Amino acid sequence: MFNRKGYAATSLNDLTSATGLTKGSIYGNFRNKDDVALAAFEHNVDFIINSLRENIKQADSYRQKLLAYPKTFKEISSTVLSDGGCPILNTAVDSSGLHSPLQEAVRNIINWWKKAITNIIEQGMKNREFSSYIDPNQTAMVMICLVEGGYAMSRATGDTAFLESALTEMEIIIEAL
Amino acid sequence: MFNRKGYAATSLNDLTSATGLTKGSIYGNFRNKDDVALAAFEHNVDFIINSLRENIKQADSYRQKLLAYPKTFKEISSTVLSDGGCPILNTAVDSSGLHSPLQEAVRNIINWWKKAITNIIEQGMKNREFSSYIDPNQTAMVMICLVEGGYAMSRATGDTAFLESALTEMEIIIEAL
Amino acid sequence: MFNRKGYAATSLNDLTSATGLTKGSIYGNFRNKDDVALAAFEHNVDFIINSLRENIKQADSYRQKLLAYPKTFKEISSTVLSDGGCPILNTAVDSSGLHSPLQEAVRNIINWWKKAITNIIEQGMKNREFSSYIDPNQTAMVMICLVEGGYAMSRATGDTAFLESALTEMEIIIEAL
Amino acid sequence: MFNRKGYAATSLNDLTSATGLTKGSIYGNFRNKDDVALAAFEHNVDFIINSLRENIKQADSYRQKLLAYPKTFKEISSTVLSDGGCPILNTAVDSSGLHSPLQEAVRNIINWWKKAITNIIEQGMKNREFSSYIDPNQTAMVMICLVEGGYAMSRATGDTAFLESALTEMEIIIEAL
DNA sequence: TATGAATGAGTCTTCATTCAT
DNA sequence: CATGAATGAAGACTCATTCAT
Repeated sequence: MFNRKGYAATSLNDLTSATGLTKGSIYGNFRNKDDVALAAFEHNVDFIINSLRENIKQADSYRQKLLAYPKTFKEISSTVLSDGGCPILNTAVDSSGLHSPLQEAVRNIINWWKKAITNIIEQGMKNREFSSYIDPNQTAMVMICLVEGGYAMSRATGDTAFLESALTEMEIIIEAL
Repeated sequence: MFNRKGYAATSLNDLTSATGLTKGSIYGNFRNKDDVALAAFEHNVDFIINSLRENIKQADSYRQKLLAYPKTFKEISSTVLSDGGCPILNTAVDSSGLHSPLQEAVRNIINWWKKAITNIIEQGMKNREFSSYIDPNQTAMVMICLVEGGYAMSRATGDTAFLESALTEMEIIIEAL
Repeated sequence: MFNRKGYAATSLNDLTSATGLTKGSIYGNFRNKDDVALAAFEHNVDFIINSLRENIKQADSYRQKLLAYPKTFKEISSTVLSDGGCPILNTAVDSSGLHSPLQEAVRNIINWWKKAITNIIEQGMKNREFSSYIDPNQTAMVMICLVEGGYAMSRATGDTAFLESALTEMEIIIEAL
Repeated sequence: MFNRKGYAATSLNDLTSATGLTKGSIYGNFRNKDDVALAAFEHNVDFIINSLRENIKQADSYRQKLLAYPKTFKEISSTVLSDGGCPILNTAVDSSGLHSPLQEAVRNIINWWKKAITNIIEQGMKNREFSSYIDPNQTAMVMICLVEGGYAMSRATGDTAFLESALTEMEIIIEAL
């Protein structure tokens, strides 16, 4: 609900009628709407992270680990798009400029994600799998921008080609490392 | 206001106190909140389009025309970021799934933009300035995803490096065409 | 407009778009909405009174003068019903309990009308055209209640039979005087 | 409130200050103003119907059953008039031309009422209590027009004589059946 | 712990009326 | 005289949150 409509546009009534819960029971388990949104965000992010983790685990080289990213995003794209788009992107836009715990959570996820990709690249460089002329940090940021930009544009236009093109570009970049 | 806080989170009171106008005068000039948001969106998009147009006009090759994109986005990045981020991205996320005129406008802008880039690339190919092995449509989409992803991530994290990396990647892609 | 929708439900915008006049020009000619409603009421009542007067004038006996009432109301019924119903009845209900000049005007019309009928009956009695056992005042009131009740019920149900039955009863009563 | 001032002229603030309820609690129990007005109308009509039913029950002939009508309306007239007049008449005028559920309810009540009177007359005719030259439907409509016209005119003028005359006429008609 | 009616501040929108042009 | 943009109070309705049961 939050992912589809955004924080402000999602009312407690939306939540009760979507979940079948009563207002009382929601407020018995969460301090306020903010906390519910935070939990929803974390739940949504967990789905993506778990999908990624599984594919990364199965990779047997650092290049394969990086390729797990576009692979995963292709696999989950239709699910994610029909559930309102990428929760990281959505929440980033929705909460930006608010100084809420939600924004803090988004910031943390993005930085953690960037770090995760950077680490893989650095290890791949140490291992001589990748060229030594690369800037790992910058490459990580480009990869993230491509996915998120792809989700945003595909969600907005209803045309999955944006995301597909972005993910293909991502693969090209990874192959060229 | 709409760009900073989003449609639902922006109240008429926000608008009156930000503009000094009265509610009555707003409703004398716009049919409803939707119409105000639409006008604001178009105003914001015009700023970007005009900035782009000026740089494109001065370009004397198709490659230079394409390079006008990252050039422009670098020039206006600090203004755009401090004004709430890219209005196209923000409004895309904010209005997605709403079937509002706003969503329609966003969709139109994105498709028009994609077409504009595609056209430049196609003309550059005809002119033998670019390789003939390129998919102009796909390249256009990658460029758009990079900018928008960059704006989203930089706005969310407060770290302009995301946008800068995305724009640098864009330049690399254009140089390699 | 006032007759169809009632005073409170008729807005100045309704009036401007129905008449093509501007708000300014309405307020240049009337002090306020009340005054417009009053003028509209008087205009509507004039139509009924003029219709009545013409038929009464042509009558050559007091019984014929009385019969001019049901005759007239039958003639104008379809016009009146499609224009929102009897303005006297409508305004009476709409303004009752308001202490407005409008209510005063309604009260005056009804009493003047009662008097007019009473006078005819009294003259008919003096003239030995009617029985001397009649209460002219009471008969006048019954006649008025029948018409107005008829208009109200026919307008509400969309069934003209109510008004027709009431007017037929009125004729029976007059014939029996 | 609705009966006294009419639907459009009665504001939610009128209702809150008259009842002591808050807006929130009204909207917790009714979907919208329409629904409140409908409930109020039904409540008001119930009072009249219950008053009628009691008197009709005690009648031991069909003529007595019919006479229960003017009897009841005389009994409740001062209450009804000081509460804003007959709710059926008021709501009929107020809602006519609106296509609201309220208008539908009024229409139903009037037709149901006409049917109820018609039935009594028809049974009285079968039972040889009434003449066989009567048109039951038409008589029912005349009776209804008389009461409602009476209430309208008495309420508008502040003169109960209108209603009294109408009810007396009703009795004369019933006695003559 | 769960309920759901109640709260009252807040939402968007329309109102009758005014006044500089 | 006519205009129509501006006013700000009031309109109906929804909100996140609370609390007695």
